Amino acid sequence: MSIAKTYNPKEAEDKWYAYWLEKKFFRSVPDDREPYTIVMPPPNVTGVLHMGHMLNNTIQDVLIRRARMQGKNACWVPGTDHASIATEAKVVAMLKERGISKKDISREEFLKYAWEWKEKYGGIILEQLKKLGASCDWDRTRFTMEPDLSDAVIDTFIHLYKKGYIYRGVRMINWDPQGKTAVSDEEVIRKEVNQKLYYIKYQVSGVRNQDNAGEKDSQVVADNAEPLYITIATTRPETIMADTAICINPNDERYRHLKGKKVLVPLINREIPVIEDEYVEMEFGTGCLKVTPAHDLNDYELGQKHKLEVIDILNDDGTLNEKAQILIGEDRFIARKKVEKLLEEAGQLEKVEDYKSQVGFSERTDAAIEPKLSMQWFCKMEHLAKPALDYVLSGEVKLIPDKFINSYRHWMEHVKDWNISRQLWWGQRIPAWYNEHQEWVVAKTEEEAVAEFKKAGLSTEGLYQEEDVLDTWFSSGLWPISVFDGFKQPNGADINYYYPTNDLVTAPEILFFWVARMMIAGHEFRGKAPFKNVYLTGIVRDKLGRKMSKSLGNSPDPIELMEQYGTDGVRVGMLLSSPAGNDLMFDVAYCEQGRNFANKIWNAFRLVKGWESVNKPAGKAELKAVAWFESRFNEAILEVEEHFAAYRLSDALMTVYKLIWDDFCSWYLELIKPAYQQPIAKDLLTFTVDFFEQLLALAHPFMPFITEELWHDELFGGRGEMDCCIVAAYPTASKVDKKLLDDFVVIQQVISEIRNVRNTKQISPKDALPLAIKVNTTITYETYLDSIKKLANISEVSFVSEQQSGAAAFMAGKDEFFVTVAQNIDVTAERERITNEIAYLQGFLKSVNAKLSNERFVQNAKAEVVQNERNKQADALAKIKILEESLASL
RNA sequence: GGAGGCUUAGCUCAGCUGGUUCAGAGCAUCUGCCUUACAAGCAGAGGGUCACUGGUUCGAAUCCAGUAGCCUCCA
Repeated sequence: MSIAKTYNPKEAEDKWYAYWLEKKFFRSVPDDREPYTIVMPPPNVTGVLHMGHMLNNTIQDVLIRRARMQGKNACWVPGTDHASIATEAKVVAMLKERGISKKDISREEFLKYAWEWKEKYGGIILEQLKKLGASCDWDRTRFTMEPDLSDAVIDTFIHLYKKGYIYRGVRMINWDPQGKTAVSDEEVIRKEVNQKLYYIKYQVSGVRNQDNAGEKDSQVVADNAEPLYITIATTRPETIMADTAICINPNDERYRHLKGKKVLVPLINREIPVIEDEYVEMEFGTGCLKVTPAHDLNDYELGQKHKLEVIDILNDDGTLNEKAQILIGEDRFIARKKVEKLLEEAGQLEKVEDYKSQVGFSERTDAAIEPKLSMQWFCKMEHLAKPALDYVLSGEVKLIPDKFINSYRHWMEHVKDWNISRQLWWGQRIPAWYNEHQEWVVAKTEEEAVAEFKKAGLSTEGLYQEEDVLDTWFSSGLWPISVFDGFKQPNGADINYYYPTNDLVTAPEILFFWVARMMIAGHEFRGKAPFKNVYLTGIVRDKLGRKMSKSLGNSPDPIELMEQYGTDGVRVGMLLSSPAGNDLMFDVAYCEQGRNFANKIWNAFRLVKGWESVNKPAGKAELKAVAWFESRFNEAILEVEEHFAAYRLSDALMTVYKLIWDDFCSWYLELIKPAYQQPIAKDLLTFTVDFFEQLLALAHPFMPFITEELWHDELFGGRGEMDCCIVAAYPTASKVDKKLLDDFVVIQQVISEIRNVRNTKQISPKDALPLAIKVNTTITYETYLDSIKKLANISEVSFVSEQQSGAAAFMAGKDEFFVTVAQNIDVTAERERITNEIAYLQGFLKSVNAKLSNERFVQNAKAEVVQNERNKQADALAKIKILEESLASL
């Protein structure tokens, strides 16, 4: 069978993914093996695959494939998240295109459209993950709004309500006037914005300028004097109509005369009090603060403290309402400009300054967030958060990397109550029921609600259910339990077997509002954290360090990338430079590197496959090469294991990369490669094929497709239909011959040095050269002579006891080597080279001697460290001696 | 304003509890090669005052403090 010169991924990918599915290798059901479980962070149903998903899911697939090969019962649960706000926005947009307005249709009709949308587009991202090779158990695919999971959400709500964790209250919330819903703090993106700071004059009522109480020497009072004004600074002049006080700092001497006075709100002349509170910063603006409890969180708290009236002048869509008295119906930003003009006309605008400040924007609609007082449902967090914090602090749940522990702790210790209601239709409707008097009960069904009302002796007239739905995170927080039906069947086989899961792979941005909430739910309902390790991936950025985003257009299309570089190539590219928790500066060059690596494996395979074997004994040097590679392979496996244990996936991959490319291809295969069109010894081929098979298994989690493709080649003999790389045993290390590895390093060095001599002297690799060796160590070069001859093109080797003059000389370890070359050796250059080397070694020796002659070092340092220094000293002395001899013999 | 983190080769990053002259990897670069597995390749080479300044120590990229720059989270 002939084999293409380059690896063609496309065919292999489709073929093997279908085969794996057909043979149900991804399927997991509980059995007596050790489980290894990952629940996929459910992507939004609105999502399409982006680079973040690529990274995240590649990591999960690597982990799950390795576990599967290690013989564990590997279960990776996929699914999607209903994403209330995002999906509702998509559906509203879709309806708009069809000429339908959400306002004109009923909730039921809207939901029908929403489900229609979900069925059509909601599965796209999961299909795309298949292209990535994701080995999820697709039979377990879940959706946060499917009936069972919704039930779990409702039951959880009722459970938490009964325990007293859920309450209703008027709170200052983040209002998205465009989405017309509350959003959580986490969904608000703060951005620095260039604004204006308006200085507005409020007239002090009943007081004239010359009054100036407190000024003892100013006793002149004139009835017709100018009115007295005080000036406040604000960025939001359109809210002055909602002012209910002016606040000054009680320690502020400048405003002592205003204590107890009243002022008039400009334009509407409503009288409001001057209050005092140390909250006011005297240095900021004028030191005078307008208090608008309905439209600013801090003002609200100030208002509560001073029992101020609350006047809400905004409608839900951000326009002014009748309480504003003026500019009714105008949008808040237009109103701002108009108020500015009106104030100016009234002579009450003192000045306007440029000002930078942080403004919140909705993550979903990008509308400026409006602080708004609203009746909302809340979940008390303080008590619930404690165990979730302890899981992490005690190390029961590990965060990888652990630098996130601090910020996790900070958040969990300062956690605020969670606003769980959303003014949307797409989601789980809050199971609360109201009667005609707006009295309410919490109940799962209408019948139960009626019973509750009756029990409480309340009217059941005009019964209706709460319009709001629950925050999406309320359902995704239950994910690791609900996907195993842990609510429906708390003692079910699945939940008992798979829970707690092993690893969670997600982004640090959602550490709090998702990961923490899963731990809270896990503790509340299972008494156990839902996972053991949380691997936090970085953000995928472009090579300029910018976050990849649609609007910047700097994100490559993952599907196209996979078409271009092959899935294995892209997976390798994603992983190569992505240590846990660090952002990945993505560059297609990484995918290119991945593709090249796949091609390298492919071609190494072509080489081995092309060999004819013959029944003859393998040479001594070749058998040595086999022994060496075996040791090197085992050593590499140990390194890979260490890297995996520490979740250093990119390092694990790099170890495999170098093992295959450098050790296997560049050294081993070159060492045992027969001469052109010559057969290879049968044993040697068997060893090599065996190595190859092991290497394929080792690389499989990273590069599933090419490894599976080659696995089934006839080179490995016939395979049963279930004998696949995906379920092959993951290689484990056996013994490592350290001495052999060390000796081989010297041999490699010798070969490199000879090649270097050839390179610098411009000698063709085709001209064989004679080599003389002066052995000063115990390395048995005889064993390696054939290897050296082969890889460095040496014609003959002689062992000498004296240094050879007129030859190119070098040292490897402590042994000396002399290559006779046709050209004369440039004595001056050679002298310089040796002199430099001696100088270097003497510097080295000096630093070693300094340590050894330092009594405090000898006394304080560990014995082995001291011994090590003595060895270094002896080494350096020996080398210097040799070099000095060389110098003399030049 | 509060909390945390980062700064090592042109780029992306390793460097664990101080101890080889400790400064490393991959990519990129340069030189020479179309050597019959692979030019998506082979062989070789050059690149860094470990941000800066002090301190602790026999010894600091590593520990401590300060400075500068960058980032993230929170207000």
